[in-house]
Amino acid sequence: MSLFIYNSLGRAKEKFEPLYPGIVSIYVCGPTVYGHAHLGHAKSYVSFDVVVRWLRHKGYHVKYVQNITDVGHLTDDADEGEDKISKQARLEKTDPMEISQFYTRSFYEDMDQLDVLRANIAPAATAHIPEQIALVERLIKTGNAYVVNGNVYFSVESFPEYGKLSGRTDQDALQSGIRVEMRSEKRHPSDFALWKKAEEGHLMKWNSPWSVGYPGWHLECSAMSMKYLGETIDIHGGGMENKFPHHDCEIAQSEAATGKPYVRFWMHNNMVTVNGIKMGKSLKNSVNLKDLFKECDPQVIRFFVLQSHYRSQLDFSVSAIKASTTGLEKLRETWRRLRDQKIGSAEFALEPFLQRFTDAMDDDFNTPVAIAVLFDLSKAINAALDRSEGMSEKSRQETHDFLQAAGSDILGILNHHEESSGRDNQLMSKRLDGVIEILLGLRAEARNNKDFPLSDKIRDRLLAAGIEIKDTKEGVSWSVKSRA
RNA sequence: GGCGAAGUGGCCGAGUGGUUAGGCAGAGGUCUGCAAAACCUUCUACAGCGGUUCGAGUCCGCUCUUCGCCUCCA
Repeated sequence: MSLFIYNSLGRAKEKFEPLYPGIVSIYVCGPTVYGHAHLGHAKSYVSFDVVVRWLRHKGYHVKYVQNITDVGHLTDDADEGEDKISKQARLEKTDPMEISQFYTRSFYEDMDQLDVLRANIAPAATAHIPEQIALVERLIKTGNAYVVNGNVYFSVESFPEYGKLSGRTDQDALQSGIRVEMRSEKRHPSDFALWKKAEEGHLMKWNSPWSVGYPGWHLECSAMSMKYLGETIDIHGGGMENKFPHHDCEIAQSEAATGKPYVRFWMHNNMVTVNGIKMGKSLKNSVNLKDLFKECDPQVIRFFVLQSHYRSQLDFSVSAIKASTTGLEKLRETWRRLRDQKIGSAEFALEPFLQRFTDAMDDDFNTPVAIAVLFDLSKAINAALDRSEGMSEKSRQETHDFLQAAGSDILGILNHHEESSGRDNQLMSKRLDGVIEILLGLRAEARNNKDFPLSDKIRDRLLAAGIEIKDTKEGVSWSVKSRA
């Protein structure tokens, strides 16, 4: 079966074929680095991480670009207001460069926790000012942009398809009666800034043919996408709230400049809500990832995100996270059990699960269904292992490999954090093994003597220390409990 | 007002015409010294009203409600 992707541009699922066979170019709008990442970032970047992982799994060579916005994103999209980075610098009494560096590092720390793989290229807007200026020059030349008082604006009337992504195509109708339009130097109220002249005291500014100033927010994505991926790319991803105006502006300025389609597949992920209300900075209900990670395992957050579809809203609550924690632990248990199990004789029919998993992922990255398949598989594996015939070595290996591929490599929800590598860790874990063996030996003695209060005490205290003991038919097993 | 999405069982969350989604929680059972884990069985659904159809959470219309964008936001 082939991969189908929901294309926001046609509002339908379309069969995906890359422009150049075997190679996929994908650009995802990155964060504006003026604050710590929140759960919304987690949903977005985990979702696209899985998109990239699945494409790679299918054998494509994926070139993944995700920008860092460190200039030009104003606190108001009507081309007024303050630069977000500058504002934060003012609030923190430091300079913009330190702000963007600090929060970029913070962003990657959190993404690493979530096992979000780094993009191949992570270009910063401030490092691509010449490219952005060149694009503006090109747009002036094609007659799509004009200069007023050192500012450069894109003329939406010069690009009749403006608004085709969001469905806002009648600019005059949109403008009439919304707000009292202040006298503006723009030719049309919907025109957007490509280059802004820096005001007195503005720190982030560069020389340009028009003024000492800075680029408009929408410009960076077009310039960097074209630079690293070409004038037409396969996939452009981002949050739904950026459809308009951000992505419509990108389309306008890119296609006006090149005369070619800018993006073949637009993918938009939905929002995170808290108690049914959108999470937003202004609402002061955003869930900071660093705070969240203190309370729960980042991998649970990843699992929680993937349990809903990327185009659905995801409602955050403590009880939902708790349910995910327990659910994920179930999969981990099977995963561990499969690894430690003694070899039996029965064959296991893996194929149907593999097929269902593939179908789910090929159907617009339906991770909730893919995860449901893993739960069904988990149940089947446990049932098989409970039987006296057990599972043959070949079957055990096959199922193990599949869980490794599906759960670990693709979804990234069954990882190997428990068996952290590194010499020190290995040494420590060897010592831990030894210590626990001693305790288990003492407990076994107690149980032989029917001294159950003592054996239960050992078990309870180990559990309190994060080590869980289970008495199985195969003997006593133990595992390191993840954080709740 | 314009553009768009959605209303599924106690909670989360899939499902675009006909067979059990799945997870969590609940109930009963098997196993166990007891637990834990696992397995088996099981109870709660498709906002409302019409329509199309042999048959509709699933298509159409209307009503109600919620959410997103149009202002910062992944």
